[in-house]
Amino acid sequence: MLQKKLGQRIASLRKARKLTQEQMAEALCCSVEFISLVERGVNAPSVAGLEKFAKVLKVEVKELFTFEEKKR
Amino acid sequence: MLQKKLGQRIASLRKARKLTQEQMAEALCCSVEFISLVERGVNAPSVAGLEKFAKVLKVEVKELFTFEEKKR
DNA sequence: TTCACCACGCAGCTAAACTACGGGCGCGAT
DNA sequence: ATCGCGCCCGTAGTTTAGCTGCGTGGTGAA
Repeated sequence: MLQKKLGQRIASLRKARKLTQEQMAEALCCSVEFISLVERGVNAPSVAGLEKFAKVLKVEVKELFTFEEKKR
Repeated sequence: MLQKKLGQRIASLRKARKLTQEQMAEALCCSVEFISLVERGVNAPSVAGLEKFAKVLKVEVKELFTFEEKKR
């Protein structure tokens, strides 16, 4: 399921930028709980939400869907 | 606005594959009207929807967000 | 002209996008 | 051991946009 992988990718990028979920939420003007839901793949953001996530994480939206294929 | 660019990208890919909106709708099990809305940037698909669009268009999801930067 | 394709306005439903709360757990520092 | 921080989770709720369907009209090709 894509939203799970997306969530993992977002969490990974967030940590790489040394941000807490709270800081993310603040930057995105959304709730901490939602960040958690997204990262766990419970919910997915809207496309407009994706754009905001990408901006805060300083990547292009397509990077959010660029997953590492370690072991195929 | 992202969903507008996304819509244009989707339309472009669809035409490249010689599909009508109706055929897309059929393949996606959704309404023709929704395809039109998406391509015009009026609506954006959900993330789950993105996955389906990508599959029918035979691209990865990230390709839906890969836009040609002609003139910067 | 007809026909195929598509845009658009209008109206509507409902699921999910998003919020908030309380509580619990893991981890690291002290 | 405690404490603070970060995060997960269950529960409950609101709002909105994702998606549907209809009718109508425009455009381009044959």
